[in-house]
Amino acid sequence: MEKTFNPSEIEQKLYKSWEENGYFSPTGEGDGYSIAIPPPNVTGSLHMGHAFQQTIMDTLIRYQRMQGKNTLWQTGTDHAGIATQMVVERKIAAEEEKTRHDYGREAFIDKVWQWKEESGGTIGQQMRRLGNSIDWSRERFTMDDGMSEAVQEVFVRLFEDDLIYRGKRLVNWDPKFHTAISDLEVENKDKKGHMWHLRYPLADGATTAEGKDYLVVATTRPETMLGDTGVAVNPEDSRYKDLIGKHVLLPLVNRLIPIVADEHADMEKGTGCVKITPAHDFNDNEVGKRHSLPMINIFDKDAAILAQSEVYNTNGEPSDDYSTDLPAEFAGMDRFDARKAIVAQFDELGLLVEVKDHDLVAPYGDRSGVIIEPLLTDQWYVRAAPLAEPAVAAVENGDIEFVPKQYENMYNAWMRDIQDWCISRQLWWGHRIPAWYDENGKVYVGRSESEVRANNGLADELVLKQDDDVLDTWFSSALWTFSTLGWPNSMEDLKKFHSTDVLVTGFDIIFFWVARMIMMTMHFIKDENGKPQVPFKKVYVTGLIRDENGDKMSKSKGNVVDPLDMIDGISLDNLLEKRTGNMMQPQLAKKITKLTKKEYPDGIEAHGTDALRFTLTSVASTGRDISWDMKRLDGYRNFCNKLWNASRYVLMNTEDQDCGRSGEMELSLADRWILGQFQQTVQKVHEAFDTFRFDIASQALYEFTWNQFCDWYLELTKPVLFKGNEAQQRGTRHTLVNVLEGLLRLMHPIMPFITETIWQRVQPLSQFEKNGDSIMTQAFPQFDERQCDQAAIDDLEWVKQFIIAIRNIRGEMDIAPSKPLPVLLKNVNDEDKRRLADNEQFLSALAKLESITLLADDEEGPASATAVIGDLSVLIPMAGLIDKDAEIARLTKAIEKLEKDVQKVKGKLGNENFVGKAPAAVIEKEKAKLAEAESALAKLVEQKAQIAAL
RNA sequence: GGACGAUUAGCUCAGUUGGGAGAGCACCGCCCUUACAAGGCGGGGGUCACUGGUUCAAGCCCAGUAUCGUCCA
Repeated sequence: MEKTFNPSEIEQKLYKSWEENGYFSPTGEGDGYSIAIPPPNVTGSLHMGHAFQQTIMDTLIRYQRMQGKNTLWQTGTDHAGIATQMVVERKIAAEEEKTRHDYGREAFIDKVWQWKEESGGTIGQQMRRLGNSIDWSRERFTMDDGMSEAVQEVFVRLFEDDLIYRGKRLVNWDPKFHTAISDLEVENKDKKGHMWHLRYPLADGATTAEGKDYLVVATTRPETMLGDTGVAVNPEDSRYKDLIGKHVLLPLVNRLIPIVADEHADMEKGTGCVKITPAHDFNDNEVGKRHSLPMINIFDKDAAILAQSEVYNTNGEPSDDYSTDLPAEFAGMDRFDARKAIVAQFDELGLLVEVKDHDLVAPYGDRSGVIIEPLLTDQWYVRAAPLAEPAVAAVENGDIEFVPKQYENMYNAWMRDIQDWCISRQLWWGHRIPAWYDENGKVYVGRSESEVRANNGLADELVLKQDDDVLDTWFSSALWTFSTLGWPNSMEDLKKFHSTDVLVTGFDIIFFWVARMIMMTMHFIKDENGKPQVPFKKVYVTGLIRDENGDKMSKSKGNVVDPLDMIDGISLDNLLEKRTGNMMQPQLAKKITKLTKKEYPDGIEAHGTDALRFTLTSVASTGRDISWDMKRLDGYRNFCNKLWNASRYVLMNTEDQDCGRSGEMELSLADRWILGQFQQTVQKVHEAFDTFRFDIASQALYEFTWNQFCDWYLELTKPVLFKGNEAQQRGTRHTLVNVLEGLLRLMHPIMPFITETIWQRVQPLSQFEKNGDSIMTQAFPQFDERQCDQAAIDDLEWVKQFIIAIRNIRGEMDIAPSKPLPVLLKNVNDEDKRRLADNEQFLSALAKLESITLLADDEEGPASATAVIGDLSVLIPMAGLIDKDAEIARLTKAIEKLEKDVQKVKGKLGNENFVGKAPAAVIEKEKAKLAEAESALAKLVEQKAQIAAL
């Protein structure tokens, strides 16, 4: 073996052989255990969140596979409507200077498919680098034929069940992408803006209580006044009470609009008068409905002012309540230019009262980055409330369990006042809505045009036109767990692997995806008793990985770290190129360059996949945010190297030697001890995996490997291997090999590559029979209480304390580790004597002792540095080695510490209340503590006096 | 404004029916000891945000305050 672990040499080769050998596919034996991956966006590339969640999924899958389960990790990608369409549009713009309209719908979709074939596999290749044991043969894409069929089937059935409807409603319109988006895709951001106070003249000579012939409305969006159809005042507001039912004459358009009484108008805010624009504001829309105000749409699809407005009644039907005329000078103006122009006109007319600075919250499209415009359009909706009911119940009754539990609150809160889900998108790339219209606009829904014709008795010559819109990508993602398993055509896999066992995901998509999956799955998938099936039994919600400053990683901030760069390493230059090349906002490049140079002056070193995975599991605690810490990754790379070298040591001492497969074998105290420690680690890891505490599992593995196995056990094997007899050596070799072999299996789910590599060489030396040629297919270690030898643990604990005591004196007194020391012992009881006799070799070797001498009880002994272990005093003669003052200082420090302890415990035991009310066990513990501290204290005090007297 | 979460060592974080404050990294000292300098051995370092309460006992339970964060309006 090489002296240093080199991950790049082993990883890709191993993965390839695993995949080729079909180890990732279900074995067909054992109980089913399945996980459906949250399908990454097909345009996406691997980011830290993926790496994090997928490492956890793979750890679970590998663990369960080794436990004998019939495991399936189902993967795939989603078609990401807007994102993919955008990618291809940019591509044809850059390469051919064409728009999608130059291509036309069908040709453009072909182009997208072509792109998908060429580039859609990127993330899959990246996922392989993580070591994910995914059954690639079952990889799915949400636009696949089978999945499209599922989508269509679901749409039709929901429509038939009256759970899908079409309506003209206010939606979040993205003026850049020309599509509706769901409220979840809207990001509300704080923004500095203005509040304009505008004067609206009262009609018919009416006046306010103060005798004014106008009202002043306050608005943050003056340009929408062109669509005003009312002014609201609070019904309790004495200033305006008498005006309710009267009218104002809307400036610029000379529209007569009513003054209505509505709670929405806040007396405390602004002037107390609010303009009502039902077609361009969600709140106003509600007000409009309450008072039957018409809706006037003034924007086109770019959110520019129309030449002629569109007037609808409250039900969304065209209406002639008002003229459609708008002032010609604004026609075609963008909304923000129109704002300036309209405010200027108000100013000119003397109707602008004042402009105030105002903090407001503006809605932005999370992909386009532009301000979302509420717009009246025809859209398809899923009626969410009836679907939500069983979905809420499933979580309530425990059929679905969130881990950590607190996320159930988040889920419930959202489900309680769930809004209908707008599922239509004005895009080309996606599942076309299976609805057809006749010439009168009557809508027919069906699986195909011919089915529609047949079901509705429509003549062949009747012209039908399919809806142009496609479905929200999340609509197909919501069917993920069952559509990937063959629904609606094949039920075989569904029976084996559905419900899936656990969903691993971030809390940020609980609403987008988790909730919707639960609703859809429970509506469509029933078990043999007709009981709705849940998509997954558990939802393990991970935290979000942030950068080292706690900021969310994002491309525009330039703080994204590619997991592959942590695995392979990257130079500063390449990292800069990656972060600043091909940017949406090139003006940020300078800032990002500076930040990157500061954070990674030498780029990023290679760490290997196992180190990355171990880091990820070790930060997977219950918190909501995880600040990424490159130092931790370094630490776990070192850990890999440590494991590598420990294995080297084991192999150097066992390969080509008798490791106890035959012949007499004697186990040392250290052997018996490490076997017990290993069993306890096995138990901890099981428990941690079963409760999704991957941090605890990692911690247990790290602690055992480094602090027990390497620091103590390997050192303790040296005296045996160098000086022991045949049987002893055989026993120790046997233990070395078998503990390491078990440890590798125990670690394998988290660190697949390094464990496989070492295991291939260690396994043949072990006592166990192989099950197949890979560590992947071996049995996971099971806790075996028979190997826990408490006496061995106690004895070795004593040995450790003895050695540490000597090392401590050595360290504090600056005595070279190479200098052998004579040791004198006082107050040696029978147990100490036994332990000494049994372990003299260990003590001498690890503490580097020259001699061990027992003093008689009445023997004074020379001036010495002292340590205390229970009743035993360990003395190292100072002569020529130890400075008097230094030893006095050391003792003083130790004495002070003990005195503090004694004081504290005495106080407790002196408290009647404590003695009277605390459990007996606690009191006993305190008493023992006191006795021990007092005894040690007395010995050290005596020792100090003796030295001081010299 | 509402809801939730966080606040523990210089940094990043654990801390499970309330019972001796922990880890990794960083820091200080010694050491190329035949697995490993990506290492070994030893060491220092915390008013557990603050205030009050419950309790024999509070990092942990309760109430409030402050700061930060996320989501919603």
